[in-house]
Amino acid sequence: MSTEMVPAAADAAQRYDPLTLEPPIARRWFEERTYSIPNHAAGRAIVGEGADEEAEGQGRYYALTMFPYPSGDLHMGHAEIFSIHDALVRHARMTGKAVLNPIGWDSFGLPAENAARRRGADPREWTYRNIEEQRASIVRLGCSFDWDRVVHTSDPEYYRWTQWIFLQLYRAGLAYRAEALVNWCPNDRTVLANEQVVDGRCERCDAVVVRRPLTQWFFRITRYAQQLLDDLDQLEDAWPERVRVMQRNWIGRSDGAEVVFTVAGSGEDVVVFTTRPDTLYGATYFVFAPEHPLVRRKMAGDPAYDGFLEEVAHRSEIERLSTDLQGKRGVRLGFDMLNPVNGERIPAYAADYVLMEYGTGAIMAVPAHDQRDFEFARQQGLPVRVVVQPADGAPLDAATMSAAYAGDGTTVNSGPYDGLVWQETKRRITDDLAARGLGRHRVNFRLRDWLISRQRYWGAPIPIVHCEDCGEVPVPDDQLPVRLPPDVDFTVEGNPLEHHDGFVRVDCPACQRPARRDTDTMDTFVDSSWYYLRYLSPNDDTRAWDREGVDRWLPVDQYTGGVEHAILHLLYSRFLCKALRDLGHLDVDEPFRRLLNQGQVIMAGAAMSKSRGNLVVPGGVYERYGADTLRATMLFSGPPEADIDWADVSPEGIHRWLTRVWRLILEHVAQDSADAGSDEQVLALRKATHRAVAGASADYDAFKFNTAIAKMMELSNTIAAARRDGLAGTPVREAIEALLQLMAPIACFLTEELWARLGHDGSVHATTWPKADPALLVEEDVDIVVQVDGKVRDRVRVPSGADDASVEAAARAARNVARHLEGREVVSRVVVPDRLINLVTRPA
RNA sequence: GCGGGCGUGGUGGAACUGGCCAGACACACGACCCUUAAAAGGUCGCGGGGCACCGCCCCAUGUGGGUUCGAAUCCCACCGCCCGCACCA
Repeated sequence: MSTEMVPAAADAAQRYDPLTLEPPIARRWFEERTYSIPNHAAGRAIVGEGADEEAEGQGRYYALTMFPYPSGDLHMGHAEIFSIHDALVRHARMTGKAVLNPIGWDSFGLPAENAARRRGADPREWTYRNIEEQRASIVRLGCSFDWDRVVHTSDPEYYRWTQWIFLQLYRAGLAYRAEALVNWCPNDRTVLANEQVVDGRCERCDAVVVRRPLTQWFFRITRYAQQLLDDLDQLEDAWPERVRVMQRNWIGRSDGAEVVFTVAGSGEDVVVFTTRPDTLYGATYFVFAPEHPLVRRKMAGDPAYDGFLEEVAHRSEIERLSTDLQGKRGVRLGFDMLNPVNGERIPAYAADYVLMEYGTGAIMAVPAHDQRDFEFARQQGLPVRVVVQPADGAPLDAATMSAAYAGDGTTVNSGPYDGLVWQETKRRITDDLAARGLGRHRVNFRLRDWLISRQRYWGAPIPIVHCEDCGEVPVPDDQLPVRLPPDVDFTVEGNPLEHHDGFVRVDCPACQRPARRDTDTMDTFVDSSWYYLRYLSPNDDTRAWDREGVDRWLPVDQYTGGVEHAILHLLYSRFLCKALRDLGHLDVDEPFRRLLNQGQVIMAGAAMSKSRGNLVVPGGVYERYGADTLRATMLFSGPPEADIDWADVSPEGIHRWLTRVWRLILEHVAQDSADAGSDEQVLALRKATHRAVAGASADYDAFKFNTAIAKMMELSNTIAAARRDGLAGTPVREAIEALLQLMAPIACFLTEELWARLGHDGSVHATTWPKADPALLVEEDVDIVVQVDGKVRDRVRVPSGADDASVEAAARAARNVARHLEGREVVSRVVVPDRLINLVTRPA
C-alpha cells in the first residue's frame, strides 16, 4: 500500500491517517509471526562477530511482561504496561539482541466461575472469548510478541504441568495437607482467599467473613525463608528498593530466643519466643493464645474459659480490626507459670492479643517494655516492673509511666545481670538458659506456608486420590492431566467438583480399589509462578519445559509489571524457582534478573474501575488518534514508574508531533531531490542528530522514554527548521532516518510506513540502532558559566579543553563579570573543566 | 505504631555522580499570521517582582536551619501527601 506510484505533490499532501495505516501492519505482524523466535536464536550483532560463548549469551534477551488476566477488554493500565514493555523490547531488538518476548493468559480464576454461575454458562466460554478480545487489542496496539508461544494456564496442556510440579513438590515433602484457620463466607459457604476478603467482608456477597479450621493443602515456602531473604541482595539495583523492602518485611525475620517456662505444680514445659530475653526479669505475667492446646486441655469444662473461647471463635475479622489496639480481651487461667531465670511464680492468662499462628502461641508478658503487655497490664491491674533504664533522660518509674519503653538502655532489677548493656544481657541470659537446657537462640519468621487449595471449579485440580487403605496417593505422571469435567452443575452451593460423581469416584492408583479424588483446585498463583518456564516449550507434551532452552534463556533479563504483585506473585515465583532448582529441574537461583514496576493509570486521582464509572478503555483513543499516539502518550507522560492520571494527559500534543513528522518526511521525499545548504548548516544538523542519538540512546537504556521523546521532538524541530533555512537532500535524509529509528520502538507503525516511503525495502524495526559518532559530540568551543562568589554572572565561549588560566582570563574579560569584580580581589577560583568557573572574592 | 517513598510554574514533567543564570520537552492559556469564517497549520509570549528595560538586578524547587566556592540534589528539624505492613511477642 505504501509503494503505490502517485505524483509527488499529491503524495506530500497526503494526510497522516493512522486509522487506515495501522491495522494492516498490525495484522501482518500477527499473521506472519514477525516477532517469533526459535529457542536457539542468537543475537544479530553477536553472530556477525563470531563471538565466544559468553558473548553469545549476552546476545539473548528474555523480556517478560506479567501476563494479563482475561477480565473483559484491555483497559488503560494494560495499554501503559504494553507500551512500556514493547518500547523496551523493540529497542533491545534493534541493538542486536535476540529477544524472546512471549505473551499468554493467566486464565484460571474466580471471575470466570462467577460469570458462569450468574449465567449458567461454561467458564471456558467466558474466558476464551475475553482472551480473544484482549488478543485483538494487543495486536492492534502493535505489540511485538512471539505469537507462537502463547500459553493459557487454563488449557489442559498447561495445567497438566502445573499438576506435575505439584507432585514434584509433594514427593519432596514441599506440599502437604494440614488443618488451618481459613476465611469462610457463611453465606456462600465457601473458603475465600485473603485477597477476596475486603474489610472483613466477602467481596462477592458482602457477608461478614469468619475464621474457620479446615484441612487444606500447603506449599512449604517457609523452608526457603532464609534463602528468599538472603537472595534479595542479589537483586540490589535490579529490583525496585520498595519491592525488596516489602518482601523483606513480609518474610519478617526476627532474632531472639526460645525460653522454657514451667506450669507451676504440674511441671509441664511451655516454650515462648521472645526477641527480648534481656527483659525476662520484667515478666510479671504469662499469656497464651486462646486456642492454645495446653490451655484447652487444662481448662476444659471451665465456664469462664469456654465462654471466652466461644467469644473469640465467633469474632469476625471486622470486629478484630475495629477493636484493634484498644480493648484487649483475656481471662485469668486457673494456674501459674514459673519463670526459669528466677523461679518466680507469675499468673497465666489467655488473651486474644496473642496469636496461635505466630511464634509458639504463648508469650512472657513484660509490661514495662512492650506496649501491648503494658495496655493489658494496666487494664487488668497487673504489676509493671522496669528492667531496662534508658541511658539518658529521666529514669523510668513503673508507677507513673504511661507507655512501655521499648528502647535500649542498661539492665536493672535483674539479679546478676544488673548494670549490663541490654544487648549483652540478651546474649548472656540466653547462653545461661541454654546451658541449663531451658532456652536457646532462635530465629523466627513471619512468613507462613502458602495455602494453595481452593474449593473452586475453575483451577487446576490437585492430582491426589484419597484411598481408605493407601491414604493420599499421587496420580501417576502418565495419567496427567487430571482434567476438569466439562459437565458440572454451577447451581449447587460450594465447589461443583464435589458434586460431580464422575470426577470424584476413581480407583486408587495404588491398590485399584474405589477411592475418592481430591476436589480442591490450586490457587491461581501456582499457575502464574512458573509460566515463564513454559514459554520455552509451550507445545511440548512430553515435559514441562525444555531444559536446554531454560539453561539458555534464564534468568529473565527484564520483567515488567505492576507493583501490586510485589509480594505474592514475585515471592511465590522466587520460591518455586529455588525449589525446582533443588529438585534438579533448572539451574538459576533467581528467576527475574531485573524488575520494572510501571505505575498505574488513574482517573482524577482515583483508581479506574467499572463501579466508579471512570473506566477508560483504549478503544476511544484508537478510533480518534490511533495506536502510535496512545503508545507515545503513555510514554511521554512521565517516567514509567510514575502513575499516570489520565485526567491530566492529553494525546493531542503527541498526535500533533506525529503529524508534523509525517508531513516533514513526506515533504522531504517529494521535494528534496538535490543536496542544498552550506557546510555549516550541514555540520550543525549532523551534530544535532548525533546529540539526539546519544541522548535518546542513554534514555532508552535507563527506560526514560519521556526524556527520550523530548529529545526526538527537539530533533524533528531542528530538522524542520533546517529545511526552512534551505537545507535539503542527503544531510536531511540522514537526520530523518536517524529520527525514524529512534522513534521506531515508540511509534512503531508510523515509522514503519515512513521508512518504506523513504524507499527502503526492509522494516525499520529490523535495522540496527544508530550509533552516535563521538567526533560529532565534541564541540570545538564550549560555553562556560562564569560565577562570581557562587552566583552566575555571565557565560564565555572558549575552546574546549582550555586550561584554567585562559578560562579565567576570558571570564575576567566578560562585561558583566568585570562589573562584579570591580573593587574586589579574587582570592580563589574553582574550575569545572568545560563547564564553569567560579571566582571567589573579597573586598580589595 | 513500624517501614519505604515523595513535595519543582496554571498542568504533566526536565535538571548525569552538588556545578551550563532551575523550569528541557509538551499541555493549557494569551497575542498575532493565514482564512469570508471556523477547523487545521504557523510565529511569538508564558515562575514572581524590579530597573537607568537591545541589557541587568533581586526573590523563587513545601518550611526553617546547616555543610559547601557553589544545594532542587547532601545533613538536621518541622509541615504536608502517597504506599506497604500492622496486637508478629
